[in-house]
Amino acid sequence: MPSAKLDPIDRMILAELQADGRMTNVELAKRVGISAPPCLRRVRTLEEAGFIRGYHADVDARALGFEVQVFASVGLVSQAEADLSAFEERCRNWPLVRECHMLNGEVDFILKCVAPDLSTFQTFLTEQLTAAENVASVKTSLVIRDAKDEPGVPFDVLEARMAAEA
Amino acid sequence: MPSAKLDPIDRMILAELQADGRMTNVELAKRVGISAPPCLRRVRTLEEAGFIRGYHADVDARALGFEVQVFASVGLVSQAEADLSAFEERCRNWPLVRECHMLNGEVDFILKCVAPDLSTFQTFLTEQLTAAENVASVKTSLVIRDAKDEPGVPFDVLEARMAAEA
DNA sequence: CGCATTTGCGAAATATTATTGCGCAGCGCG
DNA sequence: CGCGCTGCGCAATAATATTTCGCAAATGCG
Repeated sequence: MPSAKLDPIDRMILAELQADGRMTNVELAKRVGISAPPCLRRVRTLEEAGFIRGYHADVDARALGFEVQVFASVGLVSQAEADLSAFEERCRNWPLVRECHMLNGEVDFILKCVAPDLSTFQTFLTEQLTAAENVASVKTSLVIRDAKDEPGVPFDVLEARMAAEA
Repeated sequence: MPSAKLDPIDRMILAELQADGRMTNVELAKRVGISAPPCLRRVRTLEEAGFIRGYHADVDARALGFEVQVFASVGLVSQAEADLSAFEERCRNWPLVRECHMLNGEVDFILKCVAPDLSTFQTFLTEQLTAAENVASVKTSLVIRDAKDEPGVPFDVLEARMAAEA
């Protein structure tokens, strides 16, 4: 169930919904070239199979007063699984931390953080993050500007790959 | 227009749509405590004012065969604005690069990349990224796992802040 | 204060969309 | 060559979105 295979229409559906998650099913069906009912069935199937995790409005954080975006590289004292998990759990509970990725190499984690202003972030940094148990080192970098910010799947690459296999 | 002020209902709308971008307007109206027509008007206004940039399905990249996620720290030879812009433009044209953030500090950019497999990424790294004009250094880190991946606005922080101001 | 103006709400009507039920066609297999 | 499976599309029904309109509270000013 989790992974039936996807045909070109399924991939088109995913690409369209990634680009515009609020597209009506009628419009979507038109674009992928089938009628509305089977289109909706496919979407439901993709959702249930986990290909689509959810839908989200892309809200402008800056417009809402979150002026500061920071990447933090974190090294831990202990990399035992229990300690890694403990740190991850802490990250999940820090609202200012929006992403927490475990890495290979010298740094153990990279965090993407947001804050209303620098001083709020500094407070978080010194009182929470750096002060957290098992944290050995934290190096932060302020984001000056975003040249590209499009999380998601590059469907053009995917299609090229599928075409190549055929 | 770009920035009328937001009342608590607007912020609730943003929070709800960030959490579920496909919520029906009827359901949304119910949750924020107003009737459907004014609710829809507010949503449209928020969209036009730029608080909502768009809506996107959250597609599972791994399920689609993008097994590899990598952060790349890039240093340039020249940080003249023209050169920075040129690099950013190149990033926008690389499908495997999903995010490109300019940073302060020693590293000039951090890139979030995806790829179907390691060798695809290696090829991109050596033939495209490292080889690109003006690129001085590239350091990559493979993502082992994601503990948290919720880009977006921490509305709980926002509401606390608004409450404090009152 | 008190009246004009503005702003935003909600009921009702209408247009679109989502969703369900069902029959038909293509495909693999015995 | 016929049975069963899969997936499509048509048609009907249920929900939603969207527009229209009138009302009431907040605001500004004489």
